[in-house]
Amino acid sequence: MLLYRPFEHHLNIELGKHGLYRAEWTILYYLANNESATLVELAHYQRVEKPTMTRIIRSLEESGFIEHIPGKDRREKPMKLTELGKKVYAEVRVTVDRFEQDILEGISEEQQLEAIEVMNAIRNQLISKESGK
Amino acid sequence: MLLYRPFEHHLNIELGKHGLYRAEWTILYYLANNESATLVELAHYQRVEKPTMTRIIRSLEESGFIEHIPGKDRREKPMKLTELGKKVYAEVRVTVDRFEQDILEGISEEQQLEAIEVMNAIRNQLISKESGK
DNA sequence: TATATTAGTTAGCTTAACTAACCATTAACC
DNA sequence: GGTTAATGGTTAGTTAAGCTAACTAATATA
Repeated sequence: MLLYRPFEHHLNIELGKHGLYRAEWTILYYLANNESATLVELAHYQRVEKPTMTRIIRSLEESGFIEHIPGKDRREKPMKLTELGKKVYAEVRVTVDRFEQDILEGISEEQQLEAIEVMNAIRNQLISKESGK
Repeated sequence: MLLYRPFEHHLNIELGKHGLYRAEWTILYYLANNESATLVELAHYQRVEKPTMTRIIRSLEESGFIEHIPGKDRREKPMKLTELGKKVYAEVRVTVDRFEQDILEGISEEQQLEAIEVMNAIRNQLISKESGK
């Protein structure tokens, strides 16, 4: 908690240089690694409700970073990165990589991996708590 | 980031049972461990701006959980827990402790401590980045 | 075929942050 | 010692990012 506030603050500053919000960046990230995804899939990934994702997607669409491709199921709205989206992602990636490298300075890779493992374990615990209700 | 969302969500549910918000809980926590603190001190601790803290404090004051004690410097407004505040803190503490124990199940103490250490290191890096500008 | 489920949207609300501009009080400087 | 700086706090107004409730359109199921 004490970590998250300054972390988000700095990340937002980095992203702000590219005119992006944190919530948008996360979606670009997902689509850069998954080719295409529907709104529900993205909402589930981010653990937010559908209306929240509707808004994020609309904003990214208006910026021309993502577009929807037609699918079989006409209810669904699968989204993918546009060429512009891919370009911007790559650019921001550089900034974010440098930022991450910066804040992880002096922490051994081993320690990093272990910390990530712990966090994943907690996350899974939290999520299973949710569905187990 | 992927951890924080579900974590905050669940913590908010736990706190909601006591009619508290996360931001308020953090201040109760600080005052339970520090006797008294001014608005600026609390804002610095939480890494938020003064107006944000003004609002949180007002809400806690209206709930009767904290009160301000007069100090020498008449600009300052040192706050401390009321008897009610202490009581509520102790109660919520129990819920939050159980919650934490729950999500840390199956993670060795050693791993927990190391993860905390890593997070503190990152936090310090972030904060020093701030002041070093 | 009628009903239930799923995908997504709209409308309206809330929390928790921010900046800019301000007042009161104390500290610092010639 | 009086003017100017800095510090502590508040008010007003804005924003991002989430939520629920209620809805439409399309597909699945009984």
